[in-house]
Amino acid sequence: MLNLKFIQDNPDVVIEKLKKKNFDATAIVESITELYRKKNNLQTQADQAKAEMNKISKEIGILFRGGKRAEADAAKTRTSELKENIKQYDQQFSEIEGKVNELLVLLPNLPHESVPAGKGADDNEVVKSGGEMPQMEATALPHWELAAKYNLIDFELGVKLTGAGFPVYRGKGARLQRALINFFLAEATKAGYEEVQPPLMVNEASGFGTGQLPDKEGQMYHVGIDNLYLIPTAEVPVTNIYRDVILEAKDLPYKNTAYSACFRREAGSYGKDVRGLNRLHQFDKVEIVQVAHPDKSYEILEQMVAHVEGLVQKLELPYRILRLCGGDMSFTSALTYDFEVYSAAQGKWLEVSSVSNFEAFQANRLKLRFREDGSKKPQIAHTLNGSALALPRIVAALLENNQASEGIRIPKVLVPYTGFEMI
RNA sequence: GGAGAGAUGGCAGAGUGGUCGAUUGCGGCGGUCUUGAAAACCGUUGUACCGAGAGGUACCGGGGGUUCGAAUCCCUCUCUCUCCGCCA
Repeated sequence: MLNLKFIQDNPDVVIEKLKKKNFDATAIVESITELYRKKNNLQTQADQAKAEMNKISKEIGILFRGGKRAEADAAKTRTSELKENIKQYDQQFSEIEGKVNELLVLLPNLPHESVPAGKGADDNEVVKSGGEMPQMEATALPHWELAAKYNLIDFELGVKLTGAGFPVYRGKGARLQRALINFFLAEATKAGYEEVQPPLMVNEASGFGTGQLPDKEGQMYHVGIDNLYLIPTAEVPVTNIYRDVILEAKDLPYKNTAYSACFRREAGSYGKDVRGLNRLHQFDKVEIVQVAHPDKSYEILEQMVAHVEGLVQKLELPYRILRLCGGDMSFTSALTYDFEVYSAAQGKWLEVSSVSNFEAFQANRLKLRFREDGSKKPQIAHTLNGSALALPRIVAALLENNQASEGIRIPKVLVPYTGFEMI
């Protein structure tokens, strides 16, 4: 959520910057600025009326205690009109405030200056590539066939138990999952992130805080009987740790990492790139989250990108880093880097991480603030997060890229975690 | 699932209709004292909005009501805790 005062003071900046996200904010911004003015006028009037009312009430109290009942009763007659006015002011005020809030949540975050213009995935900017592209035999198998051949993942069994997109990992497949989770958590811990194990369901307030609600409601599984949502990413519970808190500037940044299962309905995305592990309803992910000082958040974003890059390098996967264009960025992000690894048998780049700076957008919703040393007024902090990493597509690339006639090779760095070198 | 209790400032915990935005203690910050620290003592210490400022308004879980006036009374919702039952 953008800052209301900022919109009021810089309506043109908001409209101009959002063009890069292919979002025409003109009508919304104009409505907001107009309502804002009305709101302030109403507040001034209401406050004045309330001040007078308070004064009279106090006087009546004093009269009563002094035993001057008649004078007190006389004073009461003046209050009924005031009371009616206050009621009307308050009613109009909350009506307008409600409208402003409805409009505010419609505005996406402003993109950072470095965000390239563009409509979609084709316009993303490749900022870096690394790793060696594997040479594949023509007989190379896609991961879903390898998974079946070595009995690593049973997609059909998942369909029986739950439905499409809920695979069952077994044997060395399950061990590989656990090894990756432990490896990613160990690396994050080494990098100074405190590990947390969050709930896998969140309430509405948390969903709103990080921006999933109200606009992406359809992407989350909803447990209606208790009105809870299955988390689409650990970002939601972990970032919400800091909802409604005021931190000390000297304690920034706060760094957390969490492993969690992630649940996504993926409504409307059937039929494309959904084979095997490419797109699932439930998957595992290790997430990193930071709460940062606004002056430091872009520096920290680069550090987080470097951390993720270290992971794909250690896994010996060919990768590239993209700076997302305005049209491909999420609603909440100011700047996003995506990581893709090359899955050789499919001949496809697969997104395995998304690292974003949300600046004050989430923090504003979360009321996540910090106080500068010696300063009285709290200010809004910045939040960032990134996948480090999402498992399924990493597994897909590992299986495909490392296949050989004698089996599938496990990257050296993972062997202490898997306990085996080959599948 | 059954029964009961409760929700007040960073925390603990008073306050049951009127100078209560809220006693007090702890914690935090500033100071006195000290070579330094501790102790002791003194002071200070919520957030948001409106306003150039002076200042004003709102907030005692959420919403509504009674009243000139509500943290305090009434209604309602949510949440938390305790005990019993069930159970990893």
